[in-house]
Amino acid sequence: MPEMNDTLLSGLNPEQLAAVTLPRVSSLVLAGAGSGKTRVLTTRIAHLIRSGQASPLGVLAVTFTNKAAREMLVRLTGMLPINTRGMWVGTFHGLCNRLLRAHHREVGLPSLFQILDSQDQQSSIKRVLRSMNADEERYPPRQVAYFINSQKEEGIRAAQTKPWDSASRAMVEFYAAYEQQCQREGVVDFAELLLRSYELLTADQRLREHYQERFGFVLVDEFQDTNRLQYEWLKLLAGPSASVFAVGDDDQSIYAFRGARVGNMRLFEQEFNVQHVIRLEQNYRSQGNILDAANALITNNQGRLGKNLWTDAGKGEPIRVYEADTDFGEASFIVEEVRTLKAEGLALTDIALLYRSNAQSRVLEQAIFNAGLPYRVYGGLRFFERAEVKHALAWLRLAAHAEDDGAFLRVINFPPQGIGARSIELIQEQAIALNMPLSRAAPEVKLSGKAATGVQDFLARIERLRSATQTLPLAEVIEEALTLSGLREHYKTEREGAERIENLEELINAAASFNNDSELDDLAAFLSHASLEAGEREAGVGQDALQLMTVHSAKGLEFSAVFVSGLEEGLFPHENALSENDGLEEERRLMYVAITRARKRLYLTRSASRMLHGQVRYGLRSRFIDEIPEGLCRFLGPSQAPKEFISQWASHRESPLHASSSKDQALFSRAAIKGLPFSIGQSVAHPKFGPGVITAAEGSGEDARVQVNFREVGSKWLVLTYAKLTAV
DNA sequence: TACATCTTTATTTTT
DNA sequence: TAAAGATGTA
Repeated sequence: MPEMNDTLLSGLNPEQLAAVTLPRVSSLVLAGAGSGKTRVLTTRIAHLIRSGQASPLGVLAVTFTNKAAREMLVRLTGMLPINTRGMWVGTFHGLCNRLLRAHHREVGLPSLFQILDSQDQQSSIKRVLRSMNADEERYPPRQVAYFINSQKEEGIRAAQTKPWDSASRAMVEFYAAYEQQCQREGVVDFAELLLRSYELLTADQRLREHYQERFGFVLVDEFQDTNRLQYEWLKLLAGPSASVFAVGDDDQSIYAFRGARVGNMRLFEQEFNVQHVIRLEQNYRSQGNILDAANALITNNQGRLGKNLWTDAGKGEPIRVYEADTDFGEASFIVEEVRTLKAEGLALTDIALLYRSNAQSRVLEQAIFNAGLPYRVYGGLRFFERAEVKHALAWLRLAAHAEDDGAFLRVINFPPQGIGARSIELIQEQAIALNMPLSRAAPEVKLSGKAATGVQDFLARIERLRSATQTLPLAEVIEEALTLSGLREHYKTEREGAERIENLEELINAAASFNNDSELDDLAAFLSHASLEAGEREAGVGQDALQLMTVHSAKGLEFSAVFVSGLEEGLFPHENALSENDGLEEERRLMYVAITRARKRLYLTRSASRMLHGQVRYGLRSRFIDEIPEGLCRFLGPSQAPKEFISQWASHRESPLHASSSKDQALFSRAAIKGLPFSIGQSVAHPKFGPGVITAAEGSGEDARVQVNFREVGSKWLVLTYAKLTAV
């Protein structure tokens, strides 16, 4: 036994070992990027179980992503000869779903309640707004959804929300109506899973104590990303005597815009009486220069919990900084470097191309495509979010749960059956009159010819699918759904239908290989799975492809070589972030995440000009580049060419397909303004506003005005006669 | 119902 | 620029 324990614990550094073997107290582990966080988390669970301090069922481990939860389970089974089935290891939402399924009566939900993903929620809210004749201009569904989710994540119900003006009063009304609609239809959105579980545990003392007694050890991953409700939920479930092991990194908190509160880490320290904060600062991923850059950058943030990554891997290569004149020049540079790296033997999958926002991927893709390099863009629609898959799932949902009006409306006339908007309206009116779900109200509605038979036929097909669910295995039920719904037939005739049919077949495969480890029946479990796990955003396996993704989606990943592109003021840091509270600091953390993805080689690139929203924009070099000590960097790029070189740059946009030729690298970004001493794209300084770049001009003579994008104060129009602009 | 035309808008998104 | 959503027409 001791020697087995040795294998478990061997190879851990002193801090990791201390964290893993901590007694039954609550503790905060500040785990820097690449410091072996997942290893610590799983090894601790294994250690607790092996040493007899905890039983597998007495452990609660919470993550944010399904991937992280799976990873933990896989590693755990590798360390211990135990069956992880029945263990509470999962995402916040997954565990809440489990809790609510087990106690659906207590919380007033039907046993087969359905889960709305963000899309479903939005269309549900749209229905609420329509039924209330709300002004959708003034109250866009997106904003209403944001309001409702924010309230729920603060643990506040509609009835408890205090409006502060007329707009918020309307919002609260929508919230209340939406709550009612969801309840009537037996559906819950993501935030509701959390809130309902929280309320259950608050209200039911016996249940609460039951779980508190059971879970002596609670472990939480990515603690910096918890929102208020998740924090309170943990507090409730953990109870006063449990050991809560919170692992996180305040420097990697990049989801504040979604309600995450870094402050939860400090709060945790106080409220859970944390005696010693353990810092995992040894980094096993990146070489020295890269870590030094990350450390230097992040010290510009205030109020950090404090941490300095180090490595014994040596300094490694300098950070390469490339400043292009145009976005295409930037892309061409990247392509050339990737080619070189590939020729040197690096796998393309080991090279990442990161950007702040998805729109930036286009230019990059174009250049990569032209170069004939295989690449993969992360971040598109995921499997269970595709329209055809959602249609098929809507059929299954209706078969399982007739109250699901959202599902009903999605497929009542898709594929088209001649049931028009008017018929649907009549059914909705009838449903309100009879206080029934649409699928039950529909047969009561008198419709004319085509629509009447269409509706009857539709209901009959749903009914056939329902009886199929009673007898057939899951995969065959889905097969039946594809046929009965006419979806397969429909897509056969559609232009781009082949891929959709493939996805539908894939859905059958997914069902066939779905292993149901819950108490639910297969269909219900599969539907939960489909809502809670939208599917992989993994790149195609097998293919050696360059990896393109936003910095956000790169969190948690690592690559030998990383390009961080578009490092311009306004883009990264994003201009919208500058006006938000702590927005700049979150952008900086994002940059910190980007830098720490790299193992050996890091490129930082930017362009003086860039096509954005159909216009050319001129951005200053990102302050984040300046925050990295020059001594760590090697500067490359055409900006070192003489700056006086001025010309039109019109022609190059028109033939981007040839732009990877070397002469395009010499293109420049400035265009002279007729009759004025300044040019667009020129760097200037203002006595009050500081440095900036001229982005546009209009008028002439005394009326001449120029638009200047200032680093400190943003974009301004200035009359040249008055403004004391100087060329820099 | 399907298709065309216009208007609007444009961070990031674990569940 | 270009994609999505709203509105108009056959």
